[in-house]
Amino acid sequence: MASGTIAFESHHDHNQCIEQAMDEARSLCKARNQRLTPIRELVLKLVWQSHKPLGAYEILPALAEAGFNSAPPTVYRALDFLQEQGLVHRIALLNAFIGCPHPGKSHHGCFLICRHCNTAVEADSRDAEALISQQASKLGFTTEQQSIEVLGCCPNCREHSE
Amino acid sequence: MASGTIAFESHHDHNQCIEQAMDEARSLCKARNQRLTPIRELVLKLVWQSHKPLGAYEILPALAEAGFNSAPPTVYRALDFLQEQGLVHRIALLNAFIGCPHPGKSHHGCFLICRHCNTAVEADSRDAEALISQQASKLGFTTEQQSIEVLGCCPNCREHSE
DNA sequence: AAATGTTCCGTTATACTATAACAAACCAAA
DNA sequence: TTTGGTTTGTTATAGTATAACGGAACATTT
Repeated sequence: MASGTIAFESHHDHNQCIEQAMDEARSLCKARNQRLTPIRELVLKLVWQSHKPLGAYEILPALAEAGFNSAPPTVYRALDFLQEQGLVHRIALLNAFIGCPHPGKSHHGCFLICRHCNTAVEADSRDAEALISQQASKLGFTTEQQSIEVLGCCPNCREHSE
Repeated sequence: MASGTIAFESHHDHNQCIEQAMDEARSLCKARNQRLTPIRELVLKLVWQSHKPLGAYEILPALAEAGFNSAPPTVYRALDFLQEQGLVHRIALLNAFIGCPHPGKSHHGCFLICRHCNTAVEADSRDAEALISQQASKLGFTTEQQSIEVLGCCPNCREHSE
């Protein structure tokens, strides 16, 4: 569950996180022959700049500032693309989007969402997902995609409330 | 995982399901000193009459037919109440609501949602949830609530597509 | 370089989901 | 029967997401 450890550390160098994520995205898209256009790249960067999941409409003003058209379809198209490429995930409980810390690798991630600071962290959930798929198949149900989202209290907020 | 077995059986007596659920709801509310008003009762019945998760706006016309006011707040209030009482669950991936087959008991349920027929079934996920809570606590995260939703193909649809 | 087909973007409109706020009706208990 | 709390009616609006269509940009072939 190593992927989750970084984001709960409040003092890490997040700019480096972002740069690394952007580099990874660029090389992934190149390898797949997919076009990471300026809009898509900007949207990805904006999503990454926030540890908190970002709503689509929170992204629009920044697009406008950067001189792009900023109607909803623009940002939703970019987000759709980024999701298809596994670079961004949608958190259904929040109607919001967050960068994927390990795109490329097949991701079995769940989201740990803090109710107090809204931080969300992706954690590995391979074992739990396997368990669920297995249980589902006993009912004759074939699993194609899982969404595991956990609400609770992150270590930083717990500390500060004590 | 017995709770899941019924709904994937296409030929069960669903009227009986509904009646049982309504009886259970009535006695639960009575025991808790909560008021299962006509509107709330009707909304619960409507949700139960569908094996497919029902959107709030799909419920409104039926409320109107029954002579009630049918503005959105009416149905959302009823759904809020029913959720608080554990009689109904919201499925975040679908923005839709479905009756809980075992209210009262502490529910650790995940939803198996068929992409083809939209049927959704609540299945026990106690073990998976325990696993996730445990993993989360290793990151210092305290779990308060989990949402596990699975997309896939139900046994009926699988059969018909072969 | 021109033609062609495809992908991406701009734009307008609209659908879908959910809540705020306040007044009126209802109910239960003193 | 007054009082206080809960539920409902009503209007308005906030928030989330997509349809549809034309035009621009790009890649590929000729």
